[in-house]
Amino acid sequence: METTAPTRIQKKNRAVILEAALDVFSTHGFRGSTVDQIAKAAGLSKPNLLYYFPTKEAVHAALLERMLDTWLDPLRELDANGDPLEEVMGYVSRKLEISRAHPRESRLFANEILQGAPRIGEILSTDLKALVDEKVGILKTWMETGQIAQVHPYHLIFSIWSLTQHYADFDVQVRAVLGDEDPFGSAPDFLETLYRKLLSP
Amino acid sequence: METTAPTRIQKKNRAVILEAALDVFSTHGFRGSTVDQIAKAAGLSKPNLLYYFPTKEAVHAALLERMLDTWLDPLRELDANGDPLEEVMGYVSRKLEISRAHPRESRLFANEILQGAPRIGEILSTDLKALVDEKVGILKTWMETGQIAQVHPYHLIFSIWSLTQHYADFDVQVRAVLGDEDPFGSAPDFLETLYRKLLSP
DNA sequence: CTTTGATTTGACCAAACGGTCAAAGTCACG
DNA sequence: CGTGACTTTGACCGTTTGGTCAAATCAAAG
Repeated sequence: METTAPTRIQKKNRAVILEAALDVFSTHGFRGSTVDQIAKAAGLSKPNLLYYFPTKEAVHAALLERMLDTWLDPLRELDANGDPLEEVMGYVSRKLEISRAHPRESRLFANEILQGAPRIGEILSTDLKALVDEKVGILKTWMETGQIAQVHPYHLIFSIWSLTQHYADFDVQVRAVLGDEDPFGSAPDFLETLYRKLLSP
Repeated sequence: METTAPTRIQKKNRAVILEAALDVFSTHGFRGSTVDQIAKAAGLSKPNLLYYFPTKEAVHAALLERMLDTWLDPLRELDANGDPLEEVMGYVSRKLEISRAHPRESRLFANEILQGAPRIGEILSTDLKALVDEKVGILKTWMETGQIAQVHPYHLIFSIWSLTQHYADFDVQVRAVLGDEDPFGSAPDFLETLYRKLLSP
């Protein structure tokens, strides 16, 4: 049972499809998106798209999987041996930068969670929980030794997720209120101030 | 051209339909929800539901409209004549309480924003923007007179929206990570600490 | 009880949807 | 340049969906 290597065309078309699907899924949600829509966005016919992915589900699953790693990486980098305050600040700014650079991925994820995480719920309560538990352990040590202020460590992490992803997920609202000003111009400063004040011992 | 008063049955059925639709729309999004689904949840037949609302769109619109006021009220209450720090803290806890008590409304709203606010975009850039602009004026005065710390006032408001609604919108994720602990048990304390540290002059 | 308007529903329709298939077209390699 | 594998597509299918309609049922005022 040997799997043949993907051809040049396969590689290109799979990439084009995923790119188009990210656009469509992230703005219309899974049920709100049609295979025709994705195919047209990718410049392919519907049967041609289904030649590369067996079902609409499969395209969506491929996107989620590809995204999850990117999504968790910034937290993985939080280093127990680094300077506590700077480690947290670094996590905040990495997370914000990802929201700025990959808003569609953020909205794809938000859509999935909003609808009860039917496809990744399992991963959340195993992989994600394990990762967070580990990093919360580090935070607790830093708090006990007085290197950062004592706050509920889980809520600290939730707040970072929330504040950074907000700029991607609620982009329309933020821009409607801000008018011309670029949200990502002033956001880094604001978050820097917020977390320094919150965590300075 | 006289509009007749709604009958007892009309009042009851409209209410039942909106309640059921809130359940369905908030978990599946607009496109992900079917009229049949809502009708069944309301204990009615599909044609019967469409006797009370002309289209699926109309049900959704009625929900959004009913929700928007509730949603903005906590900010309206922010009083220029109150104690600055306590006024902001009051806004934070009112907003959090609403997320706790009305998570479905929060998710309905989040769904709409995520998809680019096609139905309420206009309201965001007129009514919402005007309200926020007004309250930001109050915040700026408080900051200039040194009654609260100087931070970007718009981002301050965004942060309050983000942190409070996160517990409703990302409920599944929060619970997956927290395990048994009730998110709303420890959240008020965390947010209280966060905003006191951020805003104390 | 009867009549009139309000309410409810089974049957139905056209469009949209996810997906299939056989046939046609294209590519790469000997 | 011929051949076999890879790629593309028009036509099609069964299902789901939002919505309609005429007929049946129900409520309430006289």
